[in-house]
Amino acid sequence: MTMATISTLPARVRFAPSPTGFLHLGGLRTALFDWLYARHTGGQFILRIEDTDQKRFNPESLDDLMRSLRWLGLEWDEGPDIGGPHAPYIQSERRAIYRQYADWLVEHGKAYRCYTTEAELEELRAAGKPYDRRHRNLTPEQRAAFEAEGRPYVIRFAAPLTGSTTVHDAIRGPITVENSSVVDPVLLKSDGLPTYHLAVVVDDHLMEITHVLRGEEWIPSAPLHVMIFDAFGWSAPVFVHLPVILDPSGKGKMSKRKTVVDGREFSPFVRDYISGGYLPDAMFNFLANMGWSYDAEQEIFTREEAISRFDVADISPKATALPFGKLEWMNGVYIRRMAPTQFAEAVAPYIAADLGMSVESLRHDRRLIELAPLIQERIKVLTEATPLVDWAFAPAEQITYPDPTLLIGKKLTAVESIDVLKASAEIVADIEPFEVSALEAAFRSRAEAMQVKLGSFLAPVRVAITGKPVSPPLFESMHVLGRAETLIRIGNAIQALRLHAMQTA
RNA sequence: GGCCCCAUCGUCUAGUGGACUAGGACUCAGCCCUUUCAAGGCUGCGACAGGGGUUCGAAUCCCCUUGGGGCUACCA
Repeated sequence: MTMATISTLPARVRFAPSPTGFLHLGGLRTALFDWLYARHTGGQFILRIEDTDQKRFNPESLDDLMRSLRWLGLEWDEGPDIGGPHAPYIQSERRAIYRQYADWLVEHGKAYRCYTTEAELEELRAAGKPYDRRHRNLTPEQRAAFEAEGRPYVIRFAAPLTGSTTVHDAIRGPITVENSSVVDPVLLKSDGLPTYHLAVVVDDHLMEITHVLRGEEWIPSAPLHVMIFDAFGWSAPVFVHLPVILDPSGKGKMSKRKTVVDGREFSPFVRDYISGGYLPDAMFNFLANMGWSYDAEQEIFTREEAISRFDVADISPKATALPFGKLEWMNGVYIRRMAPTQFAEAVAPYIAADLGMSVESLRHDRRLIELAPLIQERIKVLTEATPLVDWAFAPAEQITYPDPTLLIGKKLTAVESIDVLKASAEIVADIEPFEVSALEAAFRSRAEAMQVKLGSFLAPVRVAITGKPVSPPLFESMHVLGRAETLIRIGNAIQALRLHAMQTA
């Protein structure tokens, strides 16, 4: 590696999802940018779980999240499972910390206990009004009365009533809002857990986070976070609000359900791409192009190249719709670039699952080893492999010809096609050695002798041995099957075509 | 409604005042190659939302309009 001119200090960047469901592509993109920036600066990538909403907690999601991140190759330096200098990294295990900091704010007049009931708040909402700061300036007597009553309370932030606050966003520049628009948000809920606002500020400070990359839906509350940092007397990290990912069909945020593009369904969840035959390298490359670009003329690049050039300042502020068609294309590019043996290893599980075979036996199966390189440039996702090779794993009886007309070559009659199949059988029976090049030479000269174009000559044979009009290269396919099996299938096809000719005559 | 963000081909993007007759990629169409399907090669279609400024000069800077998006919870 050459010495890059890195003027940036090592950054501490965290990915802080809340475990409420399966990780989606937007979250993965955020994690990727976090990781990229941490690696670019030689800093740390930290995973922190923001589970302060016990109602929305989904126990499956933590595992899904870590699996997804690791699948993409985003290893974290500190996190819930591996610990670190600022453990724990799960917010529900840090509640005492938040309580302590919330109390500190109350003691210093920067926050206050609010006893407003759910019903009172509902009244305000119904009238279309925000919270009216009614308990901001309670007298000691009023407060004592509420306490004596045993009323539950929340702790609200006493936001400045005048002036304005400016947030410096690394990709958008300064964003200023009037302080009066921030109406004393809740910092600590009545269940004793903090809201996002308190937890994020306390943890980002305690964990020495230098750069906060998060979705742009956080822009409106960013000024509040700056105010809270100020109230504690802490300096705020650099804020980088990533553009949202739009739904490709229609508009708005990408939906939580499947979305249909060009008649095909695409899921927003990472897990579906893991099981759907996508390669982590391709997904990595694809996502890296969403809102950031490596180079004006080059969009296929390695992880190392991305790390060397990635900078938060170069991220685009524009919301983007994921071009799923491009994801498929890129996955195909990565599939084609794999070493043949590596590709065979990668497709084996998918084919084995579809065919009900054991992955281990398939991995060492001569048929797969021979077929894999032939289908490598023909599929865009690993799940497309099976229909291209299943015929090789089925016995001849299972290769039926429900539509016998497929056995008729272009510009040929049924009878002529039968002649072609008979000639083919002769070649297959006699050829020595039974190898691809010998087969090809023999078929070519026989086609020429019979004055049939090679394409037309081969079509009936292709359908005869694979049962399909589309297949991997024919001579190789015959070789995979072997002489005997090939002859049986051609024989069966001749029978089927004869029957068809008789019925239509 | 209020506050905030955004605006280049259908989509992802390059572009930070002159190198722009606006470049690349996906998709689509055509041609070539070819044993089917792919892959590959070549060509083509296709954009600076509109209007005002600033400037010798604007896709690039400012303003307005329009359009899109986000937030507006004791959710994150």
